[in-house]
Amino acid sequence: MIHCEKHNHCISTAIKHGEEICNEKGLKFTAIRRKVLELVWESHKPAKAYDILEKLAKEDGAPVPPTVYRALDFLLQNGLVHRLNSLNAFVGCSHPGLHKQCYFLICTHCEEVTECCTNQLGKAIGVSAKENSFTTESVSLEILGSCKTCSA
Amino acid sequence: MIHCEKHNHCISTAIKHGEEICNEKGLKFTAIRRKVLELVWESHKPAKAYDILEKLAKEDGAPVPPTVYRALDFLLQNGLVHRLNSLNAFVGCSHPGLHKQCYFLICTHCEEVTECCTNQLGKAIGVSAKENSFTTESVSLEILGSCKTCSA
DNA sequence: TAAGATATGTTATATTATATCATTTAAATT
DNA sequence: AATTTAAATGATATAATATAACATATCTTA
Repeated sequence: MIHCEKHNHCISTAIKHGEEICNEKGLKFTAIRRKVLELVWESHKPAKAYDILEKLAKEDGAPVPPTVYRALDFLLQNGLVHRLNSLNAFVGCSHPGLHKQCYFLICTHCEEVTECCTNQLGKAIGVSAKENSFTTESVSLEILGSCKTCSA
Repeated sequence: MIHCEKHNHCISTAIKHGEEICNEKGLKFTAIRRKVLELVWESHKPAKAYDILEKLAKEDGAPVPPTVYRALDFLLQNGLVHRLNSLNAFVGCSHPGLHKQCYFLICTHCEEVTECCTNQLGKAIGVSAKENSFTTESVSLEILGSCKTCSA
């Protein structure tokens, strides 16, 4: 399990990051975008687009898929959330703006996701790509298994 | 682009691998499974399930999604194909049975996919997981970018 | 041959995601 | 402030991907 004393703090930090990044880039951190970011950050587990849609529906009127996907796309574009391809789901970015590449430890038992970024791994990937004369544009690395708590 | 002199050779090798692996494991390499494997191997580009379905339809009667997905699941289970999570697509495995972990260089221009496996990278991932007390069950690593030909 | 297991057929539906066009809101310009 | 423009959202429809559930057939082996 992710060790966060007060999860409210995770959420408020994420929102603050959202505000900062949008300010820096002159983008609008609209109500919908903010709300979707909050919902993604409800937990450290991957959030599915249609689950977000349902939660949104309980507060706002009758949102439709494009509403959620647009907000998620915006958040993805600006590094505030990540998409987990192996799960078709989204997690909040733990430290937006700070890294180029990161990867994910996804616990298949408690479902919690840990975001990691090591230079080592990034380098190893770079070397390997180079050996194949391949120019890397983006990397998707997802590790499924058991987290510390769940494998203990 | 993948350098294969005669692509027929890739296909026939893949089918031979299918036969061998099924023999070893006492599994049935049925007509559908064989056909789907051939279709996945039509090229070195990722094959989409519904494209396979269409091609299948031109030969057989009126196949339906479960037919294709069952065959793909079987081939996945037995290491004959891989799923590319970032594309919702499938590629043939270049050397079934020979590796535990592999990763993919996916060219976003010509769409061709190169399957790689380096111990180095596998080790780096292992180390990183260990640092997080994480027990790895499976790894999905997909690198999007430009292959040699396309970036030249 | 009968029983059990595996594979396939069939229908329906669940899940994930996007295209398109209309409308509204915000920002920039005059 | 009014006008223009761009960005965001609303709304409807549909595309793309995948699985559930149950019936039937085929293959194994007791």
